[in-house]
Amino acid sequence: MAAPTFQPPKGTRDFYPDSMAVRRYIEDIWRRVSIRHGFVEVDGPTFESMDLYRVKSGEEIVSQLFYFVDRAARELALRPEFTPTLARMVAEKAQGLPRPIKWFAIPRCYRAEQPQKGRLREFMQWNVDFIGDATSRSDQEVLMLCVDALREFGLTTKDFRIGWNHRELMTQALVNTFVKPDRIGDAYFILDRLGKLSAAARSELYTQRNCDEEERGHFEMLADAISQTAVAGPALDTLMASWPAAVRSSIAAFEQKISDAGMADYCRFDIGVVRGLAYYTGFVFEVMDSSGENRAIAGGGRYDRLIEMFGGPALPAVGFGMGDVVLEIVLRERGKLPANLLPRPDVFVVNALENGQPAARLVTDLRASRWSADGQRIVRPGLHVVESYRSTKNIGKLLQEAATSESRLAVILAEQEYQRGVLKIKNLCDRSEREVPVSQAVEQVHAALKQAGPEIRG
RNA sequence: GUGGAUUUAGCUCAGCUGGCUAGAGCACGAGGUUGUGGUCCUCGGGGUCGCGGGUUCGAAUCCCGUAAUCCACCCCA
Repeated sequence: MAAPTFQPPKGTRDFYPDSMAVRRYIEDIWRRVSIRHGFVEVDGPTFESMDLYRVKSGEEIVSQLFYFVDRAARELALRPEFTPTLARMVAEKAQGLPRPIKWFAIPRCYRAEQPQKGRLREFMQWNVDFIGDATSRSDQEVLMLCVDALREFGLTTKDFRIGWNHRELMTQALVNTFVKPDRIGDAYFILDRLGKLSAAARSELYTQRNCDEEERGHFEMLADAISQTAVAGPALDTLMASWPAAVRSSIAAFEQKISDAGMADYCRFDIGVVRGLAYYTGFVFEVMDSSGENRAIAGGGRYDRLIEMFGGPALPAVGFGMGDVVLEIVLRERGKLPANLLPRPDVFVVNALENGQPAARLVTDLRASRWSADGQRIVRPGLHVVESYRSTKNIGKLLQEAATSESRLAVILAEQEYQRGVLKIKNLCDRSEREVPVSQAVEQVHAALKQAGPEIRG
């Protein structure tokens, strides 16, 4: 009977060494930048009670979950996002947690959707949440963290743009101009799509949502202020002139905060940023790549009712999520992903001695860290050391292998020198080499590494 | 859930309208060189031609089904 062949399940990825290194690179930057901004890492279960996801989501979204029933008939689902877990965790411990709560997580998430560019069924999603501060200060902080991370990846104003809006202010503006309060949901539905549709498609959308002539006229004006044409700026100015003064000054105030934080070049007020679902209550934002070809790199905003929805106290919150799939595509397209992210060995031990013991001993010594006498700190770090698993003693062949491994140094153990109690340390970048006593090998290797090539391959 | 394209060696692909044991380049391994490198030369391992049916004397090639991938629609937390 022939063995069956297997493929990874639809929409999942295997992480071979190269792609695993890319994933680690991305996660390391997310983690490093989060910590730098004073956030601490959390995580939760990869699956939760189905009911947790029913709290704030519609049927459409629940139908996109990986759903299963355990042997005790409990309904469970793989997490499609981290926010419900986070809200549950905060709600449970809210009384005892120091505030504000600044948490981040890098969970693996699952959605049973049709895979396409930038969207898979299993992905990593960086989640950042700032809970317990109702002011725009936390909005600004969260936005700042997002920008800082994108810059850490090497992205610039040429590569991405952040559009921001404010649900509350936008509602006021719309209601004060033309939208009837009971039509606000429809208005957001339309606003969310205006920027992506042609005039004909917009017209069809208006019909579908039962817009009268007056509404159509207003929405067309909104559409002009969204599309990134020459008229967008003036159109937005004209539009805003009809908004309440309080709304305009609030927008100006936040614009000032963005400017104060040095983010003015990255962010712009954009009435087209609505962020789909209803739970956002104030500030919202979305990171788009400049080409406009990809889906959003990240998105988030304020959801002050969130913790209450999951049974906790009333706690204001703001946060965002960034997935690894779109980010990696953008980094690749922009040439911002280093070609080879695998760790580069410090030393390749070339053993041309018949007796394997000296080389084995050297490898062990180089890999071992040396600790202070009290064992409390590392005096000398252990090195990343590799060697050949081939039987040949041909130094040329072994050096070729050392070069292929992109090691920074080679240490050559060969009969002639070894008889004299020395070995050779070779710098694989400039090809220089020198003899050192075997007894000082470890110290000399550390010294040589200071002048050796870079630690990353690039 | 819907539509289009695709699937041949580890990778990138050839294989015309069906015809002898299925090919190339790169990569990998061994040797040429029992002491100094990414070049070169020789040799070598590797493929149920996505999978399952069907048509045919004969299928990688034609037909049907199915899975996956890519792209788009729906949706997008």
